[in-house]
Amino acid sequence: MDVFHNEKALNKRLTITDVAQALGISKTTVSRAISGKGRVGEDTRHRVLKFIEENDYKPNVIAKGLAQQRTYNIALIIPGDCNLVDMPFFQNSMQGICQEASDKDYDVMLVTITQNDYSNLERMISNNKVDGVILSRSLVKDRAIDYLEKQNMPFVLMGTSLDKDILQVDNDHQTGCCKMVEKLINNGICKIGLIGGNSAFVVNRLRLQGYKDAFKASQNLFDERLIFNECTTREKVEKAVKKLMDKEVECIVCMDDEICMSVLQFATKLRMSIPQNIQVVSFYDSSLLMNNKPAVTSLVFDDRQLGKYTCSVLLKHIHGEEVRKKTLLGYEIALRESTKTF
Amino acid sequence: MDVFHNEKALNKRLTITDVAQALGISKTTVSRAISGKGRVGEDTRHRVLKFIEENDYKPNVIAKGLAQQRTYNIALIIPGDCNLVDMPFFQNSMQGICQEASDKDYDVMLVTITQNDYSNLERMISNNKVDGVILSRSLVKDRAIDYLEKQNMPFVLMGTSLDKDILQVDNDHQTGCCKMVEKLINNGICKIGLIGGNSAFVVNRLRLQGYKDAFKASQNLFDERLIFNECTTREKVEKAVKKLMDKEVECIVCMDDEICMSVLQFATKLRMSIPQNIQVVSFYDSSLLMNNKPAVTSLVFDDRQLGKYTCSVLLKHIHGEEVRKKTLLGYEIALRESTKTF
DNA sequence: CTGAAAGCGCTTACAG
DNA sequence: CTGAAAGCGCTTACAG
Repeated sequence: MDVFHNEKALNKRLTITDVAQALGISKTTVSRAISGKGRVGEDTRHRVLKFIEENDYKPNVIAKGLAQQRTYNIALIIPGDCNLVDMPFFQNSMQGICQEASDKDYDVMLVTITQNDYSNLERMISNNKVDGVILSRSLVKDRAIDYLEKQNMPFVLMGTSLDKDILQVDNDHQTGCCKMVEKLINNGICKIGLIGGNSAFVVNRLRLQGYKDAFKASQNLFDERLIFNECTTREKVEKAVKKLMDKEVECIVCMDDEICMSVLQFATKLRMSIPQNIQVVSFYDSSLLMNNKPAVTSLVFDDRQLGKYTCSVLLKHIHGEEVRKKTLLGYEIALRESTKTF
Repeated sequence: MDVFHNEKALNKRLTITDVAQALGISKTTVSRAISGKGRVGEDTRHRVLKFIEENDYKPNVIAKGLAQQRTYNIALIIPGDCNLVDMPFFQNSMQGICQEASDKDYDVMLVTITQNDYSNLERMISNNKVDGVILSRSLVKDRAIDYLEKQNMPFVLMGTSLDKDILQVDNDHQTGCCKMVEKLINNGICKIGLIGGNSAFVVNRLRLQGYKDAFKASQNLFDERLIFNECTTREKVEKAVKKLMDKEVECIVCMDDEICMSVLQFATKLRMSIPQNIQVVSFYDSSLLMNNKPAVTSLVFDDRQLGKYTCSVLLKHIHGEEVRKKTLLGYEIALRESTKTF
């Protein structure tokens, strides 16, 4: 049989003891020179730094962690049951998180959980493997959050929670959606339908609220009958589109890209042209729609930045620095060919 | 300002010393009772096990790792620049990896790299944070692989490498594609076009080879002019579709789902109906196409299983067990409405 | 079958 | 400014 053996590396890595011996000083001094904590003579420090540079010494982070009672790891929790529309978001925010963590010499552990099973999270935490946790996406009622609080584990939510006591960072969906719809109204587009997804997710509630806010702000009354929520399947979306067409809306606003994709495909099938016959807007601009023709007017968020910022908040929190409880990041409105706007 | 302080948990966790003291035995014995290594009296073992169960003692994996010179972490490397089509694959295989790791009490660290920058990988490895690495997806020429070999770091590729010396686990793309095309040919469909993506990825080369194998196996000659590779943009795909239409192919085989989606949308635009006017097949069945009507005939792979198996191979390798150098996992052919097959 | 002791590679009061 | 020593929470020869 074609097999493979794991020959352990023979070239043992340098330890702090090696460095100390080579330089004829104590481990204590080496440690201090490297960490920058405690006094060390200028020239001693330089000798140490030069030596470890030349001999490629890297401190063992595990040992350091054990001595300091930390791990230099954070966990990123992602839902094991997420769907397509979330993926570009996860991909981009993950990049940001990894980058920020890396910059601060932390590493990111991956944990998947589902609504009913967060045993993976429990394992990781009871194994002492992480100093903090980033939760992404959140349900209105989130059991993982309860668990983290009980464990006294530092965590930050990348998203919005109704619970104001939770440390959270999110894109400003509500304001973004509001401003977007206002823009439409200011362009004389008043009959605007909304197709939304699962309202168990906080983000979808915020988007809906933004939509409503816009009408309030412009003294317009919105028509409840133009709102279709819980359109979680293609069939439901198509049904909603049909009804909105019957009501002769000028524009359909889609809460997310997956809904938007379904709307676009259905419109093509119905031979409705965009924006002549019907205008289309998405509340979220992901790569899913990137290549569509005509390009779709939408809100654009910087997910990578969101991840980076969320991670930096968690790290500060872990280090005992003060952080703002809730941070909302900006958005852009991209007017494109799918609407008759200017 | 609304701020948040990190109050360290006051309830210190039990250590092995606490357990030993409580039971009036030595740490050594406790350790042995838990690990199962070394002799311990039956009743002593039971007392220990009962105590830790009742008092919820969990060994500190970090300390254990330090003593044993291991970390109980593995790294999963994912490309920072992957596109939509890869995401369902990553999501599913990641689940499998996390599950298997979890079952064996390992954790998964996330590392993103790009073709030109694997500094995150370097950091993690030189920080001693992992015992092994899973590489996903592979380029024909992969710099990360060279690095891992030089570092003598155990790794396995979830994918196929042209280099036979690399530990690898993959879906059997080549055979799958071959059998799929043979199926078409056996159904009397002979004029079959192929639209493929970036051939810098090994998987795309395998799929092409599978396509060719099928013609060889059935004594048919394939027509090089019906093969369009490097269709990495929607425009290129549409151009290829047009040319294939001109050549009056009966069926278009798409190397991946993203290509397939473009083909389907373009067909809708051209008012070609499927399968009446043109038949369509995909070499990969992801959630991208899940809801399409008509459903698309395609190969289906169990990515979750792939991840699980890959992880188990890595873990065995780390533990010094013998493993097969190359493992190919099965596939299914799903005949659906997009082809006139039976 | 059990334990005292040394060790994994760091950090950090404490003392000088 | 520097060092000896104790400690982080485990494992594992070695000895009995």
